[in-house]
Amino acid sequence: MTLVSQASESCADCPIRHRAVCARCEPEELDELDGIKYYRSFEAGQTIIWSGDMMNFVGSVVSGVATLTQTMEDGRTQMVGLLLPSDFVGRPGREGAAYNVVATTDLVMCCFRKKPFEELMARTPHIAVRLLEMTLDELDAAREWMLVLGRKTAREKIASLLSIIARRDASLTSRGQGGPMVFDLPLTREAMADYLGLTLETVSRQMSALKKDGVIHLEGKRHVTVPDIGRLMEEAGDDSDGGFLV
Amino acid sequence: MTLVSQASESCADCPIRHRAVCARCEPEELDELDGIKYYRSFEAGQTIIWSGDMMNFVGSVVSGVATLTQTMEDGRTQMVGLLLPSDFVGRPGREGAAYNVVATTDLVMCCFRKKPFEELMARTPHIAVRLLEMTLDELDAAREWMLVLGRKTAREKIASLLSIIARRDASLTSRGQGGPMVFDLPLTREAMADYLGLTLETVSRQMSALKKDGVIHLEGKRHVTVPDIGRLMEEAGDDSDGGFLV
DNA sequence: CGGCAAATTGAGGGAAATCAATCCAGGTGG
DNA sequence: CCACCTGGATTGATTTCCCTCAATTTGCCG
Repeated sequence: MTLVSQASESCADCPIRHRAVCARCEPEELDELDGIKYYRSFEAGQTIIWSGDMMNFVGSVVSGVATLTQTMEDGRTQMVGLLLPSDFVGRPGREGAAYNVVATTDLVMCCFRKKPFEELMARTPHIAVRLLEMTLDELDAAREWMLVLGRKTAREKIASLLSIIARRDASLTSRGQGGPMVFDLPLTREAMADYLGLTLETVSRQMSALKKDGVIHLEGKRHVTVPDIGRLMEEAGDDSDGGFLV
Repeated sequence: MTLVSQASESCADCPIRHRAVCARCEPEELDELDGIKYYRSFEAGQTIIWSGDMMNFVGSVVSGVATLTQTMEDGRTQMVGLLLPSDFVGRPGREGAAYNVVATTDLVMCCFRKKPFEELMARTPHIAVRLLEMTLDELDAAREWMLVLGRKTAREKIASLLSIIARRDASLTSRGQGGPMVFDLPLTREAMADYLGLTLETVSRQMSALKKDGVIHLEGKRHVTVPDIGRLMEEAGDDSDGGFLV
């Protein structure tokens, strides 16, 4: 069920104002965006966009988590992106959607009809430049993930995913680093498997193994505590103090 | 050995004029680019950029082939991109290089010093828009490759790589489709393995298997004939007549 | 002809997939 | 309140595909 809500929230109060595609906008540019934007809510599990569908809007994730997936005819599925708050959805200058976009939690999107957005983008370089910047970041993330998919073991893959989620979560809640990191997995075991190019059984086994070895603690199936992020990053095969800040 | 050559070739005669980052430029914009560009030649096997190095230039591949690779401390390497004529190298707005760039054939690049290029980009929206377009295409390619790495079998991986090279080669030489496709592999077996997340032995075995099954013909180690591209794409697990034009 | 790097082919082992049987938490209804 | 159901998750047994180690083979250049 798609709901239209929060019809007239101001951009100024927006939680993703400084990270989304509108981050670089001047006040008057923001007013323009404000005029053409609308909010849509999706429930957990709901498909936002079907691959191949006509795309008549683009937008930003305001809250919640969504996944980008590709599927072969025989059903094999690969997740190709994880969309978190402030991430951009849709591709200006292209008609059809290339991937399925599915909400994995309840989710709110800030949408723009594609045509007006493209026209606005042609007039306001701040949006195009910001979008280029975000696209380059996504490209880096995709390439990082190619290394994970192509060359890492199952255990390293799980550790890589956990460390990415842990660090991204920390950058949102911005708690002081050093102490244990605590977060909830936004994905089922099956979704994790689709992200990592594994089966859900292997995901489950490696989660249990990391737990047994004290690399992580689990409460229930989703609640994760990482006592030592450096240890987790070693397990991921990353240089633990390879200090480039994302 | 780095050679500076072709010092004053005109952009108007450039073989990649209509496909590279300058594709959208007006004549006067092109004049500006013409003023700050210079050519560099590299020999097969030569490293163009080391990961982590300071990048003081960006540019386009004019002729030849280069690879983008990522390496783990223990030596495992994953190719994350294949650079063909007209592809862009470097990331505006970032200091250090994220990947190794290696010429796999003799190669010529059209370079711009980074600072002047960035300034020019800020002034001329045609360059920024074109670069966004190219980056989005690369992102699509990277995500397509994630499916290959995460979910395809060794045989499907090889078939996928061959079909991509075959089609891209055909789009350059633009011969009529339907007949057999003939091309030279620009990669060693080891480079293919690094691209596909396999070992070079597995690459060799699967090449032999595809040859035995008549999907491809081989003359020497590099010269490939594809009698039926549809058959090859079936082997790749792609919808053989899934007709979206690249 | 010998020397060398790239490639092929073979034998054996191992990591992850597959097939299958529980387990568990949460929700429903008797 | 407890039995029952359901979907996600865990654990176990077996298989398979690909990796590893190792021996040739091929093509090329001096």
